[in-house]
Amino acid sequence: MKKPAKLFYLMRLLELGAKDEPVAASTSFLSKMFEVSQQSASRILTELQDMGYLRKEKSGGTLSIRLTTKAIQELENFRRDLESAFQSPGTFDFEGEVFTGFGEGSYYMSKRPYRRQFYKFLGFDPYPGTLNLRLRDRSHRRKNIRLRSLKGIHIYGFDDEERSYGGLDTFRATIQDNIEGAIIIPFRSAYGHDTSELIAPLYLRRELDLEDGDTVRYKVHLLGARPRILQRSSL
Amino acid sequence: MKKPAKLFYLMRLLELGAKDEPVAASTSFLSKMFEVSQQSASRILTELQDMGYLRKEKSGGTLSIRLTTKAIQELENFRRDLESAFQSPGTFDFEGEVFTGFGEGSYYMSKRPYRRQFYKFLGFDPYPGTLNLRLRDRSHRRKNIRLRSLKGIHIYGFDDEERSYGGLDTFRATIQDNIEGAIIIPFRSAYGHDTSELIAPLYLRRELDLEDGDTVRYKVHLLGARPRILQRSSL
DNA sequence: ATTACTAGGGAGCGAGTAT
DNA sequence: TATACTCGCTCCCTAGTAA
Repeated sequence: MKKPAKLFYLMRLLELGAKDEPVAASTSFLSKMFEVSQQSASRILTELQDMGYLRKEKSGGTLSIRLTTKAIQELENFRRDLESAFQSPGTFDFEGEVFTGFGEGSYYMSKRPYRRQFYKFLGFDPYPGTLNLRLRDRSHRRKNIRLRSLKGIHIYGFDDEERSYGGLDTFRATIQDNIEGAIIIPFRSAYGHDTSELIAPLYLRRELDLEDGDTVRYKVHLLGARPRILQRSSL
Repeated sequence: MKKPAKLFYLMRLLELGAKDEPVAASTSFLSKMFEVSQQSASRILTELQDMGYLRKEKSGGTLSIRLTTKAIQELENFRRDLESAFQSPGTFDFEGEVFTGFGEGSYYMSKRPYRRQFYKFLGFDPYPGTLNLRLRDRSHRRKNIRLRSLKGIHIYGFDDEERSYGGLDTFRATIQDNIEGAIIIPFRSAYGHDTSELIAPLYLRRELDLEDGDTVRYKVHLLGARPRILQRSSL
């Protein structure tokens, strides 16, 4: 079953009150709620159960439905996304868990050609290091994939005496609702789609008092490649 | 296109910020946002435009998308429904416009056999009259159809010397967030699916200072046929 | 009354491609 | 580069019906 349809049916069950207690619901009744045939209602219910979104409880001929926490969580994520689409269109909300990377972030970020471009295109000189986040939630990982297919603010690669440095895309980001930074998407990344690398003008781990395993929320701004924050630079 | 899919794509466009200003978006780019092929993205976009949900603006080879107010409204309705499914599961929210009916409501409501049952099953003796509301919004009308397919609290019909009176279903309802009443669904109604008839222990038009054309919000409670409010009765 | 299987049809998908 | 057409193919729908 497709994601939109799935969420739609789950929402209808939530409307009926299948969240906290089982709700009595025959397939012919649900066919009216879902606006499909009885046969489809039956099939949909079975599929949703197989996917782990609900439990069918048959007590004396009568069917009762109860949504699982997995269903509630997906619905809540969806609600948050919809909310954020209204409140701050043009941004993607994420939530990730801090982890320690290979340490190459600080090496890259200290390279002058990168720093010059960050200052020029983002408006700040990044702290030499990246904050690595792992996206725990499936919907966040999928959103991350969508994000990576967008054209961000491009930072060009370059060569120095020793080796060559690849290009990367960046998007401005607001971290924990109050720090203006960016996420970087290296073309050849050491990490996969379940991770995100944040940069900011300051040392995020200290500023936000973060340890491995802590959760960080951040909003990625899709548009507006223009810098909003500025600082004096010595570059 | 099915309703769930439609809302899903519209939401994705809202996420991109196509609400207040046109957003530059090629079909191949949208194919990634929609998680479909470029061909499907093209078809979906055309269909949504034909349905009046967006305008495609081609300015110099590049496609720009802007959602119409119709799209925004449907999304807002959906958001409200989702919100209410979380906040108050087991209820349907409606909004209707007051109009003057044929006046038969007060005649019916004053009939003793009806009154006795209302008191017994709903816990109040209704004011002799119904408040007629017209549902302006399509999503509310569809919700009303879903509601009518539910089993409400049944009020039996009866005969008197002159004629016979039909049965009806009722659901408890909270009107404007503070008056506990009910909606009635006569089996043979003079009105269609775009209307709703409210009853309450008091005269709603005076209590809420309503005139024809005013908007009334009400929540219909799907479950809990048991009375919550009680008053002394002389019936 | 239920639920859910089978069968047939139609909607919607993506590949290929014209423009 | 674009967008969007045709064409199969697949999936999902409903009707009929079994259990």
